[in-house]
Amino acid sequence: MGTETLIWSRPERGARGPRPTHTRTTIAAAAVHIADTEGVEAVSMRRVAAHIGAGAASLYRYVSTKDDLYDLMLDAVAAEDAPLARTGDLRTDLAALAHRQRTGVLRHPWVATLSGLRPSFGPNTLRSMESAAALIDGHDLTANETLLTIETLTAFVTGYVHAELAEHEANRRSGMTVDQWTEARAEYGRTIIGNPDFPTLTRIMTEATAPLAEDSFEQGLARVLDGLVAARTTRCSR
Amino acid sequence: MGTETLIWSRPERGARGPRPTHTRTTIAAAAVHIADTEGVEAVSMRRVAAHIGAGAASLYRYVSTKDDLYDLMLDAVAAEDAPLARTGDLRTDLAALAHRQRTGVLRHPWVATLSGLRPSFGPNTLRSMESAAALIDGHDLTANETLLTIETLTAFVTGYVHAELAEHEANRRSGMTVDQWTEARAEYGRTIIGNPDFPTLTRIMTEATAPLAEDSFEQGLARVLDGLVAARTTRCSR
DNA sequence: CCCCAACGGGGGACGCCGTTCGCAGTTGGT
DNA sequence: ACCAACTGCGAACGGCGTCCCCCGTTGGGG
Repeated sequence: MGTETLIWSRPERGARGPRPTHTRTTIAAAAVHIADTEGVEAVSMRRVAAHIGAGAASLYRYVSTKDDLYDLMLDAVAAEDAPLARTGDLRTDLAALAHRQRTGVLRHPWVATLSGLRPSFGPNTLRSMESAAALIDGHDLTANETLLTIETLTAFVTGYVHAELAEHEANRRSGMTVDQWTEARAEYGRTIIGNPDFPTLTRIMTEATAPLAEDSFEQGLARVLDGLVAARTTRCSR
Repeated sequence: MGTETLIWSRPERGARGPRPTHTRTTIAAAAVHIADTEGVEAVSMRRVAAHIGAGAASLYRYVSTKDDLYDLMLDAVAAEDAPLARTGDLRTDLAALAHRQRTGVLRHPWVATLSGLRPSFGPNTLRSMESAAALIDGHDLTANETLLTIETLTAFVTGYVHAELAEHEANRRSGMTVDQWTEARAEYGRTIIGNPDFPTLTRIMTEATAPLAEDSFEQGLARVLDGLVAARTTRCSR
C-alpha cells in the first residue's frame, strides 16, 4: 500500500487500531547494532525482528521494504553527528565538518555502502545537513558557492573513506585472519613490483615512504581546502 | 582449497585434466552484461552460469566465491579505460584522469557499489593504474606527492559520482516510474523548505539557482585541481 | 602406449534470504 | 456497542550462495 512513497512522508502509525509494540527508532537501533557488530550482510529482516523480539513478518508493519530499513539505519547514525561550533575562519570550519563526516563513517563502516544505494533524508540527516549549512553559510559566499563547497568537500571525504575502508571490508568478508590476509596481499604485491609491464608503478612504490593513512587524509584534505578557500578570493564569475 | 588467496594469484587452469569450457574473461563479460542491463542485484551465480550455458555449480571451478566474481567484473571494466596522452601541463593531465575515472563509473554504475566491498587489483586494473601513474609522474613531484595527488583526485571523483548515482540507484530500485519518483521527492521536499527547524537549508535552497550536475562536477573539480597544483609551488615541507 | 591421478561439469540439496497471504486479536472513533 | 482500521505473525514461495558427490575427460609418467 504505502509502498509508493518515501518512508519519511508516511506517518509512523495510523489513527485507529492498537498501539504498535515497536518504533522506527528501536528497529533502526537493532539493525544498526547488528551491522556494527556483524557487518551489513548480517542485517536481515529475520535477525532484526528476532533482536527486538518480534516475528519477521511484523517488521513489514513498520517498513514496506528492506531498503526502507536501510533508510532508517542511515538516519539513525546521523543522529550521532556532533554539533559544530563556528570559529569564524572558513578553513577551520570546513576542516571540522570534514572530520565529523569521516569519524561518522569510520564508526559505522557500512554507511559507506548503504549511502550509495539511496540518498537518505530523514529528520536526523536533515538536522545534520542544517548544522553543516549553518556552519559554512555566511562566510562571504553565495548560496551556489556554499552548496558547491559542501558538495565538493563531502565528495572528497566520502571518496577517501570509501577507499580507506575497502581493504578492511575485504579482509572481514574473506574470513581470513589479518595475518593470512596481509600475507596474501604481500605475495601478490611481489608479483607487481619489479614487473616490467608496470615501470612507473614499481618506481613510485619503491621510492615512496608509505605515510600513515591518518597523515594521508590530512594532507589530501589540506589540498582540497586550499582549493576551496582560494576560490573565495579569486572569485571567478561564470 | 584455493579459497585462501586472491583470485589473481591462482592459475586460471591446472596442468592436468580436460580443457575448461569457459574462461574468466567470458564469465566476467557475462556478469558485466547482466549488471549493465538489469543492475548488480540481478547478478547471481545461476543467472551468470545460465548466460554462458553452464550449470550453477560449474562456476565454482573458475571462482571460489561470489566476491571473486566481483573482482573479475571490476577488472573487466578496467580494461575499457582509455589510454591517457601527456600534454605536459599537470593540471590538464589531472583533469583528463578525473574525466576518465568519472565516465568509467557512469558507464557501469555498479562499479561504485562493488569497489567499496573490496579493492580490485587484477591485470587490467594494474594497467590502468600504471597509465595514471605515468601520466602524473615526472611533473616535478616526489613519489609521495604523486601518490597523494592521485589519491586525493580519485577520492573526489569517486565520492562525487557516488553521490551523483545514489539518486538514480534509488529510483531504479524503487521500481517507480521517473514521474512517480520525482513526485514523491518533490512532495517531501516541500516539507523541508519552509520548515522553521531548517532555516539555513531553506534559505540556501531557495536562493540557489540549481546548476546542472555536469557544471557542478566541473566546478568542484576545478577547486580540487586548484589545491593540487598550487601545492607544487607552495611546497610545504613536513 | 596406456592407465590412473588430477581435473572439469553439474544435478540435487541445505539453509538462509526478502516478501506475501491470510487470519486472529486489539483498539478507538462514532 | 459496534466495526473499520489497525497490529502481530505462522506458514509458504521463489530465489539465493554454496557444497557434496558422482560422472566423464584428459594428459604426463611408467
